[in-house]
Amino acid sequence: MSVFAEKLIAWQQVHGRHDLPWQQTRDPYAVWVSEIMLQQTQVSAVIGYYGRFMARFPTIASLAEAPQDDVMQHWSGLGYYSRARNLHHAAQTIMREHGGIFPQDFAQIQSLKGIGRSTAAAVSVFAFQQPQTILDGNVKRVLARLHAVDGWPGLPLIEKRLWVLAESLLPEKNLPAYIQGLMDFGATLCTRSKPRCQDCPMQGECQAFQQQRVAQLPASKPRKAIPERQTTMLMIMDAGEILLEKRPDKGIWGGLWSFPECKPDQIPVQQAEQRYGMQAESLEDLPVLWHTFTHFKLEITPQPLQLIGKRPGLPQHLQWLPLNDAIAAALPTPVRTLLKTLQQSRY
DNA sequence: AACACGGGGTG
DNA sequence: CACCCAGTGTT
Repeated sequence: MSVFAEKLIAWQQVHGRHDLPWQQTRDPYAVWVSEIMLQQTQVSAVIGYYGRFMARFPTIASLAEAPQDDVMQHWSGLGYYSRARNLHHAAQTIMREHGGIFPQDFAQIQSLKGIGRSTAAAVSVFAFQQPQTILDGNVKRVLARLHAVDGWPGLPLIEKRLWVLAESLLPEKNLPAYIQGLMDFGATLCTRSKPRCQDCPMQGECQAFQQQRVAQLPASKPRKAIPERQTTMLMIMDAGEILLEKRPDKGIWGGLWSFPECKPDQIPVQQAEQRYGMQAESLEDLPVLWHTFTHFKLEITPQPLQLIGKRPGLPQHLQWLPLNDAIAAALPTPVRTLLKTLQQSRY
C-alpha cells in the first residue's frame, strides 16, 4: 500500500468526518442521493435536505413514482436543479431496466443519468466496496500537489494522468475510509487557497511541498489571450495648451477627460479640420503606448498636431488645458503618461 | 468580474 | 477526442 494511502487512512480516522447521515448506511440508493446532493454543494448545506428527501422518498421505487413537482419541491433551495431531474429520471430507469435494484456493475452505474465516472466510483466504493477511485476537483488538487503534476487539470492529457495516478494509489484494505479521506483531506486541509501544510502529514510525500510549489499547483486554467484594440489619440496643441475631450459617461473612462480619438481610417489632420474646424499640421511622432485593461489591451498611437491659425469656438465637451495644469492628475493613466512624454519632448 | 466545478451535450 | 454549457459559490 502506498505511504500516501496509509497516512491518509490514519488521517481520516482522526480528522475526517464519520458521523454524517449518509455514512451510516451501505444502501446504494442513500449513498447515491447523498453523492448527487454533494456535487458542487457543501456538506453543511446538504445535511437538512438529505434528511427530508430520504424521509419523503425512502426507496428508489418511491422516488420513481413520485410526481416531478414533488421531487423538485424537496430540492428547492439546493440549486442545480438538473441534478434533481436526472435523479428522478435515473430512478425510473432503475425500476424499468434493473427491476428496481440499484446496479452493481460499474459501467451500468455510470450510464445512469447524472452519474459520471467520479460519482459512480463513490457509490461503488461506499455501497459495494468495489475498488474504484474518485477524481473530483478536490482530489485533482491533492494529487497534482502530491506528485507535482504540471498543467491545468482540465486538459484531457493532465486529467488522464491524474486518473492513472489516483488508481495507482488505491489501497486494497479500508477502501471506503481512504476515499472518504481523499474527499475530506482536500476539502479541509489541502484547500485551494491557504492550505494548512504545517498541519499536513503528507509533507514527506508531497512533491509540491518539497519543491515549494504548493501555491502554484494545480496550474490554473490558461486564460485566452485578451483581445487587442487600437486607437489614435489627437494631441492638438496651441499656445502652450492642449485640446481635451470629455468622454461619454458609458464605456471606458466614462466621464473622464481624454484626448480626442481619431476615427478608424481617418487621417488626423483631416479629422481636426472636419470635426473640430481646426487647421493643423502634424508634429513629430511620439512612441506607441500599450495599456492593459481587465478584458482587452489597447494600443494607443499618439498623434501630436500643431494648430495653425485661430481657435474655433468649441462645444462644452471640448476644452483647452494648459500643459502644466493640475487637472492632469485626474486624467486616465495612459493620457497622463502621454502628457508627460509630451512635456519631456521638445514641445 | 473572473474562476472553479461534475456532468451533459455536440461536432 | 475537443470543446462548450449551465448554474452557483468563491476569490
